[in-house]
Amino acid sequence: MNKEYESRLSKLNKLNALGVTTFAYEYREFSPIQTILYSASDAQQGAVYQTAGRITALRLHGKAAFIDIKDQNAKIQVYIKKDKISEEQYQVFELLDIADIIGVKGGLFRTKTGEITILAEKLKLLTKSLLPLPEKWHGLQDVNIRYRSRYLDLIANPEVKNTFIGRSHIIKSIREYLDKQNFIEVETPMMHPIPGGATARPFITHHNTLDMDLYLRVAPELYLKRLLVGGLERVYEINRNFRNEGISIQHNPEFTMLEAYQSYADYTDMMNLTEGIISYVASCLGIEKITYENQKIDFATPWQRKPYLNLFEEYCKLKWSDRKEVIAKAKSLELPTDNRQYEHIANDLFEKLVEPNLTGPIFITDYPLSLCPLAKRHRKDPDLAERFELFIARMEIANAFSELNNPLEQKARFEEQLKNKADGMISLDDDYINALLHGMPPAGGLGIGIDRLIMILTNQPSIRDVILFPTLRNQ
RNA sequence: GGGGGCGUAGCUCAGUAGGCAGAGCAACGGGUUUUUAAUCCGUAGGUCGACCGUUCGAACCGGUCCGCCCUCACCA
Repeated sequence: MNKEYESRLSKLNKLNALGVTTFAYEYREFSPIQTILYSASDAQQGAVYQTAGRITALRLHGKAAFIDIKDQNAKIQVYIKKDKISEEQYQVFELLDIADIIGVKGGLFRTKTGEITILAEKLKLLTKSLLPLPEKWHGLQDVNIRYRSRYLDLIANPEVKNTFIGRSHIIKSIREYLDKQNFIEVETPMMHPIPGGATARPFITHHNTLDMDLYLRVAPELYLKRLLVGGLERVYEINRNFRNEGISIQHNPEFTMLEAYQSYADYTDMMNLTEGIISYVASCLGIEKITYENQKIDFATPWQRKPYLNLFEEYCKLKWSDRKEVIAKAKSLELPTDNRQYEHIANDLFEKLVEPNLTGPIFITDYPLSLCPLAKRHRKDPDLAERFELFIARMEIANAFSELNNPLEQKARFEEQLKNKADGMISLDDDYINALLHGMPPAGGLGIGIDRLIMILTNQPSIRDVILFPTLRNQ
């Protein structure tokens, strides 16, 4: 590396000595490469274009050379011919390296192999690069470098760039869909005095001037529902949540979540909304059926809807209400049963035996009430909650419920949670209860794990491949 | 945190019954005025992740540590 760096540095110095600007201020009035390639078919031979990009290959032939330059979306060949450009320009060309960023102006022609090529009349060095790029043919494989130096990954691996362009399109079309349904996008605090809205271990930080501890949010839920109280009837937020827990192929400490709340709606409406959002996004991408990690997934609606208890029975081969047998089965699978609420023991069994079968898309509906501290009691069965989760490719993609808006019941549920230390609740959010005391309209609420949805839609097996800068240990 | 795998040149990878550390691309010098990952001739490039140990001798064997990947646990 030192040698390479020294060599490039000495070229930089030579260019500076020639009076060449090595880090230009701007470059304007040029066309994207793709535009040039598109228009080239009907362009006259010799039509003059100007473009800019990074040099990705140099093929030298004595007093001539072919270079490839690449911008965000395309690559074009440039032909440098010594007798077609000025001597000064040729001198500059001789000091260029792969990875330098240049602007080029010249007439188009086709080589004898038919490739559209710019015959350079003018070259302008825009940025001198002092370090080499990963090798062109094999690209960059080392995941350690790929994640830590994502810029190199983006340059070397075009499919990586496409994944993140896809990510941007997906999020844009989610916003489009919700905006059309008259939702407004809001931003609520990332730093919470009391963490809430999910049972997850939070990150703690400290504000010096206020001299108070703050928690990075584990969910925006309680703030968004305060907005429903305030009369904003349909709100959503797409932003980061932070959970101080394990890292895996499906978990990053900071991850992107959509939460949407709709007044006067219940969880059935939210199921329809979920189906609507995701099938709209899929259609925007031109996706109907995919194979993801060897699972065939068909996005055609309507999606399956099955009650939690039915699925439990179907895959555990036990009735949920047969407590002794359920506990015995949990024990036989070495799941923890001591000092654990029955609903949680059974749910462990559910996660172990049911969820791995859920290729989906499938809505699991009507969860046992005690698993859902923020959901409304089921109108037909007091032991259940009006809640669903959406599973696709064995992953939990969405979670939603008819929102509990009875402040007295909510307070009692919070107090119950506080008693169960295992839930990890730190303290009771009285301000939220106070908001509910003023009256929150009946509402459906929905959370969608955006990173996981993107994993499926862009066919990436690891959450790290859909997050530009995943959390890694300090090196 | 437990278990498994991996770490060799800028990049992609070889290399060990323990005996002078290799290739391709990239780089450097020279030749080549229509090439397409890889033109020809030549040159240079390494703390083999780090440290400790075993050994006459360690990239290779043992230990500790660091980092990454997978997996289990916690969780979401």
